Amino acid sequence: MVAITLPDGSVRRFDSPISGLDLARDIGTGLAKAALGITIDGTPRDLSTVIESDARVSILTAKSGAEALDLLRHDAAHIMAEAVKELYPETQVTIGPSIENGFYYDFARPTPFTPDDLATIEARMAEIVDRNEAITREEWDRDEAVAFFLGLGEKYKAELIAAIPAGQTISLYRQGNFIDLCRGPHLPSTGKLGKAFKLMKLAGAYWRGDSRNEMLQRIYGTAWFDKKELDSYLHMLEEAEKRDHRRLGREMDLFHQQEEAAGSVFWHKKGWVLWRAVESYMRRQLEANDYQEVKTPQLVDYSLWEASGHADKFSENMFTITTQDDRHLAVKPMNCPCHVQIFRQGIKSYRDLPLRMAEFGSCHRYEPSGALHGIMRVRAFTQDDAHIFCTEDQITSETVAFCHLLKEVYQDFGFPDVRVKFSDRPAKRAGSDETWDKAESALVEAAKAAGLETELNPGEGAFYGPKLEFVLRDAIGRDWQCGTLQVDFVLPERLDAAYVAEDGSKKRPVMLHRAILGSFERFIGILIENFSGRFPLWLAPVQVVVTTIVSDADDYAREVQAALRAAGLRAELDLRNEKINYKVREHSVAKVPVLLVVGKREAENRAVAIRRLGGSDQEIVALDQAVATLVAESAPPA
RNA sequence: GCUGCCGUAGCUCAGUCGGUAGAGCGUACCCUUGGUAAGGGUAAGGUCGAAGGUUCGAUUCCUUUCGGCAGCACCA
Repeated sequence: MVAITLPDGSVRRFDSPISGLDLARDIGTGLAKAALGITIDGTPRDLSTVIESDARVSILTAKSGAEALDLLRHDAAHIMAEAVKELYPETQVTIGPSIENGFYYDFARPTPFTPDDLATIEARMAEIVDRNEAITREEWDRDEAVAFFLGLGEKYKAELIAAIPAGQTISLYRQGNFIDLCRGPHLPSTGKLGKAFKLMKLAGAYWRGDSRNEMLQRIYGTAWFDKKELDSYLHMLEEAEKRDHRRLGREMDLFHQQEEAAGSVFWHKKGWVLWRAVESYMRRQLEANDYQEVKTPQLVDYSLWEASGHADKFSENMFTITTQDDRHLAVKPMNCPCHVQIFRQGIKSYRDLPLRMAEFGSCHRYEPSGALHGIMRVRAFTQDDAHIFCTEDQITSETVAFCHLLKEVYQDFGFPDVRVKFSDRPAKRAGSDETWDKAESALVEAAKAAGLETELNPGEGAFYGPKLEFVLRDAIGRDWQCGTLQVDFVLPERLDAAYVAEDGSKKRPVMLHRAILGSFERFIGILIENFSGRFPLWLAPVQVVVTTIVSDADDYAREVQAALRAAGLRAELDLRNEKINYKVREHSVAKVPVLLVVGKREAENRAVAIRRLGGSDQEIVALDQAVATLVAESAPPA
């Protein structure tokens, strides 16, 4: 007797074990036809799996969401591998999982695949779908499987299987002439994949993800249950491309990059206005939260980096310089050692703590060329960095205060959704277990106190202390890690930072390294993509454009612009001899939030026609009132 | 850094199976003064990423190099 509980809570009883397919048939023929797989107590399995004992079972169909898509994409990977083996028999297969939005498969083949090959493979995949080959599971003895794959010349597969403990039976899946090691589950046949898939791109990938290993050829694809979903996914990719900060940076004349300064940014006027808007907002926040802003040197003798430990741990990322008089300097990659130097000036008392030292610190790091990406990953960047020198007892309150500040800042920039990752003690670490206990619990509790959920990142802390990493989610659902808070017991020791305690003894402060935006470059890149360049008024590089319908209104338009500028607004004037349609279109495309159009009527009445980005109508308002409204709307968050 | 692809006018791209290049948009000038997402005309713009090689001749073929893109690795 097997009792099967279905998702709706109903229970079906069978005299003997029953396969997923038979269960589906028992429920209804329509369901049996649509069935792709099952989950038994939440675990996805093949449709053919025989349910031996009482369980909660649900039948997966194309409508089952993520789990069903996962099945489909995993199959797509297998079918791609089958197609590749048919077309290029010399290829060795390795692994091919489903991933977000698609799948990939890593192949080992002496000749590289070309983009043209993708079309060929895609066509062959469609044939395999049409063949509707049954996909069957087989259980093998491990050693036999190793020998089998070695016999086929599939050394990677053999290696994977050999890594599975001896004696364990392993599962292979067979479809047509293709057989692959796989945990499963899979669809019942290749026909179920359908045709809503597309091979997307070719890339290299290291065998087992290790850069010391040989590089395999990875083919990425996407797969969906129907053409509509595929199309909307492809459309979404196009839209994402349109908001690419590199493209918008050029189109909106915010910045540019060029090869003579790879990994650095040339900020144009408009981009720099945006930067300054962000910077002055941050500066106000720092002032309101009792930070003291400092500025420290770019070039620092290498001995300081030896003392701090950077020479040891970070030298590969540091730009170094030998001067004409043979001194060895480094361009600073971080601000912390310099901040300790300021802390060390004069004698600090416990009364000075917590001492919050902030810097918009310009840092340079040698990043591998392949890591560079627009302004998101650069070699020269400015951090909104700060170090809080405090006592161990102050870690909690400082962390709470920081979490609150960070949340407020993200909110103000339009990111209400913040996740926190907590990285606890790594195997290799400095400091006693008691200290770690204290630091870890302080961080977690503080994040909670600030209303933030933490997610554990086990063993990922820095060697000198645990850390919190703050991840924001943007308008199209992408996650960006920006903020960080790290507890550091080590650097104060290494660089001999000390304060005089209440009892007159000399003590080490704890340092909290913290950043909210991370780097200005990256954060501004995120802002650009998040808003698609349609910035809120307080950030918009050009807030208002005043433009004319006829040249008779030119003088009045100048007056309007002057009034806006006098009120502190970033207003431009467009008196070109072009039709209003043309000018409206151009400024709309340029994503100017507010357009003030003036013609004869407005000039006579001292009014303006306000047209807002995205809107299709306009509002006629008296000039004074328009200025007052815009001033109020453009105020940065308090 | 690794693998693959790419580098032609300010931008987007076409082209040359080896005989020094073309479009649209943009820019300049002229005409047009037009009420809310592209008015018309004319013109200027490129030693085809750089260096070397093959060749009578290279933007086109080869090598090297720099940069970009995608992914991996790195970083966080």
